[in-house]
This record gives sequence, structure tokens and C-alpha cells, in this order.
Amino acid sequence: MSDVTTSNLINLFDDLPDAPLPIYAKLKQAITMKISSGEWQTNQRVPSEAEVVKALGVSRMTVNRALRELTAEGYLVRHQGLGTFVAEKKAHSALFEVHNIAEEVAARGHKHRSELLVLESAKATMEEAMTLGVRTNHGIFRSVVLHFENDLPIQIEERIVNATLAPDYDKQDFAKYTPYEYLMSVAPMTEGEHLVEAVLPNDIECERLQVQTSEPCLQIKRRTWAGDDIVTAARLLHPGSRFQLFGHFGR
Amino acid sequence: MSDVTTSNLINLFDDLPDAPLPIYAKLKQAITMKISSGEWQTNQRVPSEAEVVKALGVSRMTVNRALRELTAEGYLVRHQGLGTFVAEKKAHSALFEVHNIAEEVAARGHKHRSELLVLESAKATMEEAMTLGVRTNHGIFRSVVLHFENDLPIQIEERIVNATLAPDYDKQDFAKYTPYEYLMSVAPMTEGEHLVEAVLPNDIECERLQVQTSEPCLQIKRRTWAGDDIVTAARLLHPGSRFQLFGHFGR
DNA sequence: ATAACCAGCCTGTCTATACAATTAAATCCG
DNA sequence: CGGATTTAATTGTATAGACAGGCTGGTTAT
Repeated sequence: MSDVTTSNLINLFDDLPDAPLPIYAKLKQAITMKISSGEWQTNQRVPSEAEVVKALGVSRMTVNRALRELTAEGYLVRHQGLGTFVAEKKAHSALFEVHNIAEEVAARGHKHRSELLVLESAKATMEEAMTLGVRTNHGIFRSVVLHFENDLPIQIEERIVNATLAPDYDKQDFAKYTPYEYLMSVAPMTEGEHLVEAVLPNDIECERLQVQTSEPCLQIKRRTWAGDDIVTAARLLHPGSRFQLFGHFGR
Repeated sequence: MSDVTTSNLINLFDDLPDAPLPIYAKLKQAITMKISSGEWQTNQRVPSEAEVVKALGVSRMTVNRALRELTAEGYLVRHQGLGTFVAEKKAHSALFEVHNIAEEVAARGHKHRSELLVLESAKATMEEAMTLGVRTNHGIFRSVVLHFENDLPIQIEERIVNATLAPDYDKQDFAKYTPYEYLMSVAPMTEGEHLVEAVLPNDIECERLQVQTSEPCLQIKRRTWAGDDIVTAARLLHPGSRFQLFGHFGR
């Protein structure tokens, strides 16, 4: 882990908009800029509190607050006795939550229905096993459900399910309840991850969603945990012309 | 907003495992327990720093740290001159976290640079005024910035800014700092909303992003509040082949 | 040579004090 | 009565000082 020369300290406050910000905030801003500009690389050591105090003539508690908050925000990592370092990439940055499609449609006051296209019991391929965190040939279920909003296709839901954690998945009536609703009832989903992309649909997907080949679609890949186990992984495909993801943060 | 009796203070430290925790951490734990148990209701006023100091005999800075961190974590809301209150429940509202494209690129260990394409002062059209929640002809700034990751276009950032809230927006050097970084420094962004869609780029956008006309793009529309005012609205366009949104929920 | 020790650096926490900024209520005054 | 002003309460920030605890590297003792 390389060091940071003192020269980097001298201009920490340079070129900052002289907005009426508290000192600790200016310091935070100056440091995040050093990081995002690439001047301070991952795992590189950043100046110690004492060094900043000496260079900038501010109180150690002020420096401490800036570094502590940046650590809480994931920019820095601190080790007692060693120093402060630029953290590894912020993995979980943009976070959002997606609702159950049936709920969403209902919330808009529209009619929801769904068609079950595939429901089978199978053994996990290597790729599926990787996705679910199980061994190859572990028992899984595969399902494909097509969701409609006011009789227009709104989502293709491709899903694989860990059979150990939801053994009765293939006995459900998915015309009545969505797979999501059933899985929520059998396994308390405590954690999840999403991957959102814009993609072009293939021919089968075009037909199912009733869109042109050239129409961009919003694809959401989602994995859901119950405790340490992955319950299910889904790929949700929405026609771009009829679907938006809405999110809200703060208060 | 009702009050909290002093009796609630006396036993703040009771029933806590006497784990070797710092005082501020015990205080945080005691307060979150009061909230999650329902003893302290939403919008209810919680003891002031001075009251806790008097009741528990700890330093005000220690109490301040506990309350400040709980505020950052969304448990409390503080108003200078008024007091500290239990925050609204963090509902199942889909939440995103804002971040900065420059940071993201840097986090991946890649080089970020940006080109300022447009920066102008103007009067809000009716549509822009609606978006920003101001009157037509209210002063705004418009900017278009093209962001690169390792010299490949990764984002077109179209933005309008409320000139009243960020009067020096047009005097910034957006080759050095992103608009996001400047706006964060002048206005504490407390709230925001996102709209994510899959769209096809028009000809100008294709050229700027160096993609084919048929390539789907991920479009994020974002509005950001500081208190009750909308500071800025942005439209972010990413090439679908080079960009994914990643999210994580739960714990 | 090896082990034990220690000095120095660094972060983590706590305290006491001071002043600024904001808000609501109380007070004053015409 | 009503408007302007003052006051008290509360949070926000900054500072100086103190001590604890972890880590590293050099020194000393065996």
C-alpha cells in the first residue's frame, strides 16, 4: 500500500467552490474528489489525522469526523494502528426495490392476469447451480409466467427455484397467485440483489410480449435470499414502451 | 408532536446487554429499541441533547454523535431550534441511492472524463417549470455533459437546474467536477425520485454514445429535492451494451 | 538467533467549552 | 390589539486535551 505525499495535502482545499460549507464537509468533498479523479487509488494510504491537522490547521476532531463519515459511506477503510486507506469499489451502490408485478398493476387500478407457460421439475445445470449457489444436479424448479396488464403483456417472468427450500413450488396454482407471492409465504426473503439492463428481445420474447423486434426491453435479474440460502433467481423482461421502474429515496 | 417524559430517559440504558460497547453505541441501541418496540412513536419528540446529558451524565458531544448517526441512518429527524423526532417508517417504497458516474467509473478502476456539450442560462419552458415545480420563465440552467469510461461514452447527462437554488451553476468547471458533485456541495439533497426505462436513442444520441440506432439504452430520469424545493432534474442515458444498474436490498 | 519488550504512530472514544444558526414563544411598544 | 423585538431552547459545528487500544519495527535480553 503506497503512501500519499504531503504535497497532496497542501492543495486539499484548492479549487473547491467556496460554498458556505462546514469544514468537515469541505474536507469530505476534497477527499472524494481525490478518489473519484483517480489521484488517490484503491488501497492507497491517505494522510493520517495528525498529518491533516498539521497541514491544514484544523482540529483533529474535525478531521476525524470527515474520515469517519467517509468510512461509514464506504469510501475509506480505517485500521487502528495502521492508517486510513481508499476502499475497494462500492459494490452495493444503486439500490432499489421492485414490487410484485400483480401488486403494481393493481395499484394502478388495472386488471392483472397471468399465464403459466412452463412449470417443470429438473436438475440444475452448472450455470443454474452457480446462480442458486447449489451443486450441479441439485433439484430445482423452472417456471415461465407471462403477466398481463389489462390484457396487454407486461412481463415475462423466467424463474428457477431451489427445490429444497420450496418443495411444493410445482403444486401451486399460478393463475391465482404469482410465484413471488407463494415464495414469500414459504420463505421469509431477507435479502436480494437486482441487475437492471436494457436489452433487445429475441423472437420468442417478441411474440409473447407482442412487441416489435426493435423495441428495447427492460430486463431485471433478481436473486433472493432467505438467510444464507438463495431461494430463487428470476429474469423479468418488460416491454420498454409499456413499463417504467419508479424509485424514491430520502424522505 | 407529543413529548417524551423524563421517565423514559432514566431507563435508557436498562435491559441492554452490558456488551463492551462505546457509550454512543449503547445510546444508539437504546434509542432504536425504544423506536422498534413502539414505545416511541413516529413524529414523537425525543429527548434533547441537553436532557440526555442531564439524565445520564455523559458529554453532549457523545449524545450528539449518537443522534447524528441515527439521523443519517434514517431513524430520526432533527430540526435546529425545534428538536429531534422519530422519523417516518422506512416503508417498502422502492429506494435507490444516488450516485455519481465519476465515482462509479473510478470504483471500477477505470478512467473517467467528461465533455461539457451545453451550458446555458435560460427561462423555464412550461414543461421545464412543471418538472422543477417553479413558474414558467423562472431562471434555470441547462447543461448537457457526456461522460466517458476509458474513453468510451458511458452516459449522456441532460440536466436542468433551479437557478435560485444554485446561482453559480454556470460558473463551474465541469471538466473537473461533475454537476452532481457541485450540486451536492451547494444544496443538501434530501430526497429524490427515479424513473428507469429502456428506450431507443435518437440519431444525435447514437452519435454521442457511439452506438447503433437499434441498440437499446437505459434511461434514468431523476429529480432531486433539497427540503421542499426541487434542485435539479436530470435525464441520464446509458448504452445498454455497456451499462447495468445494480441494486441490493435487505441486510 | 530468537524471543520478549518497548517506543512511536495511528485510530477510537470521551469530555468540556465555545459560538453560530434556527425556531418558537414571550415580551414590549405604539 | 397587532406588529416588532427579544429571549430561551435546541441543534450544528469547531476546538483542545486526554487516554485507550491496536499495529509495526527496532532494541534488548536470553
